[in-house]
Amino acid sequence: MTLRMTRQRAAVTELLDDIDDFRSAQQLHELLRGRGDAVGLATVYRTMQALADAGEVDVLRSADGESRYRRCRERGHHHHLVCRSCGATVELAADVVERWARQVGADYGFADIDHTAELTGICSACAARQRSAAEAAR
Amino acid sequence: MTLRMTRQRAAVTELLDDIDDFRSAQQLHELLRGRGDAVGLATVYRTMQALADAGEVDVLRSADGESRYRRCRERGHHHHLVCRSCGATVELAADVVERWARQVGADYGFADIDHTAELTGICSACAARQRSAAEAAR
DNA sequence: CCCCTCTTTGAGAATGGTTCCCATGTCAAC
DNA sequence: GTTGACATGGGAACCATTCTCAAAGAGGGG
Repeated sequence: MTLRMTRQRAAVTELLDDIDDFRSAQQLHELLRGRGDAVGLATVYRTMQALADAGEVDVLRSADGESRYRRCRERGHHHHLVCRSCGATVELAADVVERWARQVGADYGFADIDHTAELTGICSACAARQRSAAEAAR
Repeated sequence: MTLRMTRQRAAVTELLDDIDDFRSAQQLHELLRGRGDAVGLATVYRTMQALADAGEVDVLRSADGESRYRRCRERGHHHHLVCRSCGATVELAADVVERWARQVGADYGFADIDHTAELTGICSACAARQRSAAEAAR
C-alpha cells in the first residue's frame, strides 16, 4: 500500500510540474524519453492511474477515446474549460452546476449523485490566429 | 448520400424502439441475434454511427471507454441522469447549464463553446432493492 | 418486370490504446 | 549489508472499434 519513491515516479511528477495541458500517457512517455528520463510505457500508465486514484491528477477522455492527464492547481472537485485547438486549460469552480446536480437528483429520487461537466471552445489566442490565417488565404 | 432502407437498418431501428437504456453496439448486436434478426457487428457499428451523426441517437461513453447509444424522446440538445445500477435514464433540459457554459465562455474569451454534462446516481428502485438485500444479509 | 449501378453487408484482419505477465531490478526497514 | 515486498519494462494479450473487399441487394430508369 505504501508508494515507493523511484526514479521513474520522480521523473513523471517532475514532468507534470512543467506541463499545463492535458496530455495522454503516450505523450508523457515521449516527453520523458525526450528529456532523457526514459520510463517504460507500462510504468507511465501505472503511475498516471495511481496518481488519478489518489486525486493528484485529473483525467479527461478525449473524443477519440484517449485518456489525458493533468495536475491541477485546485485539489478538490472542479471542472475545466479546454481550448479545442491548443489545449489551454482553465479550472472552474461551478456552484451552479453542483446545485443543479443535487437538485435534479432530489427531484427524481436518485441517491448518491455524481456528475461530470466539461467545456470546450476556442481560446482568444487561437481565434486570432485562425482569423489571420483566413486573411492570408484570401 | 441517399440512405437505403435495408433489412439490417430496419432491425436496428425497431430494436431501438423497444429499448429505453443506453446500450453498447455489442449489446445491441447480441440482442438482435437473440431476436433472430442477425446483423453483422460491423454493420451495427456503422448504423449507430450514422444515426448518431444524424442526431437520431445520443451517445454516452461509459467509464470503461465503451460507447453506449440510446434513442431519446427529446430530439434537441439535452442531458441525462442515469442510474449506475440498472441504467434507467431520465432526459433533462437544463437551462442553468447552458447559461453557465455561455457565461464562462464569455468570461474567459473562448469562442464556439461546447459542453457536456451528465449525471449518474442510484434510482429509488435500486436504492430500495439494495436496502432489503442489506437487511437479508444481516 | 428487369437491369445496372451504386450502396450496403459481413467475416475476418488490422488498429490502437491500455492492461497483463513475469523475470529482473531496487527501495528501505532492521 | 541482507531481505522481502514493491516496482519496472518489454512484449504479449485484450478489446472496442474500424478497415478491407468480394458478394449481396436496393431501387430508379428503361
